[in-house]
Amino acid sequence: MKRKVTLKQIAKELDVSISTVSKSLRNSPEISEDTRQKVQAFAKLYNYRPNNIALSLKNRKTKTIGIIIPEIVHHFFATVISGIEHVANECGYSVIICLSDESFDKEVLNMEMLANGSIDGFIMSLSKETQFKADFHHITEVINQGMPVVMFDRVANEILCDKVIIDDKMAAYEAVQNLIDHGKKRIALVTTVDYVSVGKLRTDGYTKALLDNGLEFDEDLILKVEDIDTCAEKIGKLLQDRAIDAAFAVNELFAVIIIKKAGELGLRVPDDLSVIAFTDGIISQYSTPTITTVSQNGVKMGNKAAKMLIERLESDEHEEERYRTEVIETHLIHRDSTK
Amino acid sequence: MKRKVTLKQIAKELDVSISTVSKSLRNSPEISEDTRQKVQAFAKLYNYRPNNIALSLKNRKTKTIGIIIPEIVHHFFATVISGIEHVANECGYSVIICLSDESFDKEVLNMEMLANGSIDGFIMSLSKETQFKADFHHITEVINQGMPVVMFDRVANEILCDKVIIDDKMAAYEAVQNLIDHGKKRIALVTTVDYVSVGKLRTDGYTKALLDNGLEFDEDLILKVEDIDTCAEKIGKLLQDRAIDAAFAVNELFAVIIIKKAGELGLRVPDDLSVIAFTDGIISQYSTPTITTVSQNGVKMGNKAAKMLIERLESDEHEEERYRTEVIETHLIHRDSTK
DNA sequence: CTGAAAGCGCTTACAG
DNA sequence: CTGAAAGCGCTTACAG
Repeated sequence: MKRKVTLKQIAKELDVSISTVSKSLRNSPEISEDTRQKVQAFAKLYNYRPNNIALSLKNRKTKTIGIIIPEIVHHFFATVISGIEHVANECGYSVIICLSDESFDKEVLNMEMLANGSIDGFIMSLSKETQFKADFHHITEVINQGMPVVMFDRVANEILCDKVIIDDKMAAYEAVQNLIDHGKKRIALVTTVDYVSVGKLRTDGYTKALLDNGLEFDEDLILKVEDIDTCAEKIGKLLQDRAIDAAFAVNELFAVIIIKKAGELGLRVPDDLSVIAFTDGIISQYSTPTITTVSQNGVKMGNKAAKMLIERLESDEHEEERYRTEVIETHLIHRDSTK
Repeated sequence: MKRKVTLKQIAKELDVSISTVSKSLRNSPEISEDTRQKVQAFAKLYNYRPNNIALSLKNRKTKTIGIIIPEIVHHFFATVISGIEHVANECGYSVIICLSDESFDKEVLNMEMLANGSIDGFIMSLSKETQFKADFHHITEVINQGMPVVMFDRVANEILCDKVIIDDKMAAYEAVQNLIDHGKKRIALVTTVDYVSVGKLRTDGYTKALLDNGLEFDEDLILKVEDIDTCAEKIGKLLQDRAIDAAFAVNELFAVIIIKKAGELGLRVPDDLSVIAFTDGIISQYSTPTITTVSQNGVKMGNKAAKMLIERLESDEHEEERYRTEVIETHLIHRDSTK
């Protein structure tokens, strides 16, 4: 077992000072060609690599990005991470990931843990509980300490920082408009509870589309799912009671459950019932029928978020503090659940 | 903007030495009740937190685990990470994730990057390319430097380290045996190329099950998929030409494609064709029909891997160097793609 | 051209 | 009871 070699050891071995070794390895012109060669050869032989932690302490930057998301076993979030990771890696950054599990406390704990020097900046999406409590002190605190934060998807307007989002309301509007254009009149909405920011926005888009088209807005056609485990039953009731001809779901899981329930009730998709879902994921592509979705390009969101963060990290600290909100475009991907 | 406060600043402010501040905060009995109180109050007021990087350098341990996996947009891997993260967090560790993108070079680069002090140990699963090249020098090197490594799922026998796997061969055997028990005689296998360790093992299990049951082993019933994008066509041909009554797929993606293709060819699942897949993921649960799978509990694998790593990190370094291979149990989850 | 010193932020054995 | 010193592994302004 040959432990990693340090500058100190090389210096001792070569009988020069640590400074000389350090400078040689960094190709400082201060050092004679001769010593430089000697040191470099030795370092290579012993496979010397500078210790990241020491560098981080010295430079006061870690070259790592902290990511805090609600969960990782979730196609959209996995996709965003993948997008972040690629840009980060290209720029020489590592990525450290913490999961809040939709819990406020875990989110706070994780942020505090990472904020104590472990990372240079955050990329995050709020937990449900945080959105519910609307308590963002942990985030503003970090920002106040001068650590940049980029929020994506589930963001909060109250927080002043860079953001990457899609236009949830508009995208929902367009999806519903598409259903209306195809002659649908009774369009159900299966959404989340209102405190989830993106759920609320999508609900707004749905409502606006109905109103703009002079369609009746019927509260009874809206199902706000609180608990994913028991939603199948409620969706079944919705389909049964309400004589609907289309359904718009704010995520693909709701959509596939709608389709399953429709099947059980003898409704054919898309003939009797058209279905459009938000968030293009693996389920939409492989369910039967495949599901028409609003693409929400997680990779792009991740890329953008990483770029924004790194830009801020590498710009001259105190330049203009103007925060940007980047809107990633979406579009409808037509598949077999609509005609 | 109030920057993070350091011991030095507190010391200056309170006009005591840095040592005294440090000891006070750690409740050292060396320090008088009085100063201790004063320092602690002040620290609390300024919300002092020790700098992780400085601690890491001092303690020569980072309390973070490096994870290297082929990709993250993949239900199984996401699941494992989730399992690792939870145990890690409970034990006060963070988790830093790098993706190899199935590339040998990226895997090597990422390992080198993390091995230079950023982490205390690795949890990893090999990239396809690494398995193909069978070049593991980057891993043995890290191990030789005294950094513990735990491999999971795609492991290599050549590497001496802790491992977490399932019994791929046995699980495949049981799945195929189940098909045979239900009277299936011509069972197709859709698998990966042989260099993917788990693909090979599952293929072995399939083969053994056939032979043990005195069934004909027909090479033509085996499809080794190289490229996921073009496999649909080949699967179609397999279904068409071979008059098969069951199919065993080494992952759920292959399985759902089989089912889709079967549908196009007018074959009913499970009546005309039974399908079993490896790896229980989101697709299996929501495809139509739902898919019978071999559960491969990623969360459990992650938990176990994290526990093994942390145990090794926290045990007295040079205790017996006996490496363990932990086998996570699997079982068949019966759904609608089999009778 | 080389090296001693200071410093990044912390801890701890030791001296006083 | 308090503080100076050494050290974790590195870099760099400065002296020689």
